[in-house]
Amino acid sequence: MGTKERRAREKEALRQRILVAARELFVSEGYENVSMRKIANKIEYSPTTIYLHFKDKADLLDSVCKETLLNLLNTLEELKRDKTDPIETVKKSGRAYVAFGLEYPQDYKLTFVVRPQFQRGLGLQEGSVGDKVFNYLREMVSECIRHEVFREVDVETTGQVLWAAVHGVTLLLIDFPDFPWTERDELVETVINTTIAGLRA
Amino acid sequence: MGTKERRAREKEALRQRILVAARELFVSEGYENVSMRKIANKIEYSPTTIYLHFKDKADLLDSVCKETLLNLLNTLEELKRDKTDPIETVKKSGRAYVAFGLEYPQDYKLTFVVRPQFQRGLGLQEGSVGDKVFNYLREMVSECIRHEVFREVDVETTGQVLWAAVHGVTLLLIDFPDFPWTERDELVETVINTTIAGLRA
DNA sequence: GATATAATATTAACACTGTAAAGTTAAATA
DNA sequence: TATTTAACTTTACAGTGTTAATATTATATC
Repeated sequence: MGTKERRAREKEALRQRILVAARELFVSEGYENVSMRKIANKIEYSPTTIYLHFKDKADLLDSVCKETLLNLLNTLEELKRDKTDPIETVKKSGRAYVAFGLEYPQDYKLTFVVRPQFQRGLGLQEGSVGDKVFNYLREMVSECIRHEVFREVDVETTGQVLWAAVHGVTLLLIDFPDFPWTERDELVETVINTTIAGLRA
Repeated sequence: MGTKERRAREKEALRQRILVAARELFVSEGYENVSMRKIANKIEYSPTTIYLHFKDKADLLDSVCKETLLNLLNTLEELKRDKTDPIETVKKSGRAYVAFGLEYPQDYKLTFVVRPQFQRGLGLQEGSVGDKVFNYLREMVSECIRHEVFREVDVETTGQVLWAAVHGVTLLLIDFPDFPWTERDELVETVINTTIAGLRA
């Protein structure tokens, strides 16, 4: 009587294939330039089949972005193991965040710029993956205050300041590749260090 | 024999009307949701007339953005009059930059996020308006070093760090309006002050 | 094994999109 | 007045997201 389970598995498998195809196309050609027909072609199904798995194109985008956020979260969680040096954790996390954005620039833009435009504000409600990423930030900041390497700043605001810094530099590097930037690693390092310096006890 | 001039004036006038209509629609409904037909309807011309004044939809976007940048530049230049307190100038400029982005959020995204995606890298070449905006930043930083309120930092990198900070917070506030941000002015103030603190002599 | 039922996929259609090409009209020049 | 030129419109095309109706397939029941 395992047929039901098998069916569910197959359904999930197709869902994944759609997701993979959609991500590849979104990333390589941009969300706007990808049609449902293109995605369908890629997986050799009719366009409307996609609608059996996703409400509409925006929902597809949403699901792709949720995956991206989960990947980012996993990358970050890895770094938090070492609890001895909280400042070093902040630095490593900052680097990892920017590196993630630069490694998958289109995914990053899709998640943090394109998606909010297409479905207002979603993705950061309580309990969501986005919320978990920001929670990670909060904990990091709290650690720094507890160890008295940051002065007694507001945890919320400080988290937001850090996020703004890494988000800003990530997007600038992605969007203006021809600008005469300082060498990448050095720029990122300076952004992180300057912000940390401004928060130091 | 002023007919030629009159014609040129009329042509320019129509160009402006198209530009105004396009900006209004882009801003209120978002670039993707505005069709050439909608713009044409608004000015009571046929859709294809627009193509006599602009190469295509992207070119229209480009022209709208160039105007936006000029507005920003003018706003900033106003602030540089007072040369007595360079740190205060940095703070005021930072506030003005973010305020500009938040006052015209769609224009801002159009200029600094959407446009670069549609025509790679343009808008920051030497001599362009974008380049002038960044030059403004350079001069501000130099002033701060000369007055010894910043330590001996690299002018280029520091300008980029400042830009990243204000760009980041501006975009976050625009894109995630439902996130439980610290009160706007306070957050912006903290972003600016933290960055400045990190650069202080 | 035949039949009913449910799940899955497809076809056809609608109202829209950006834009190229050709056609029309009005004004300026000769 | 005839001709050229500029401004603008009509028509058309290939493509879009999405819905409703239909067809196909695989499973469960008898």
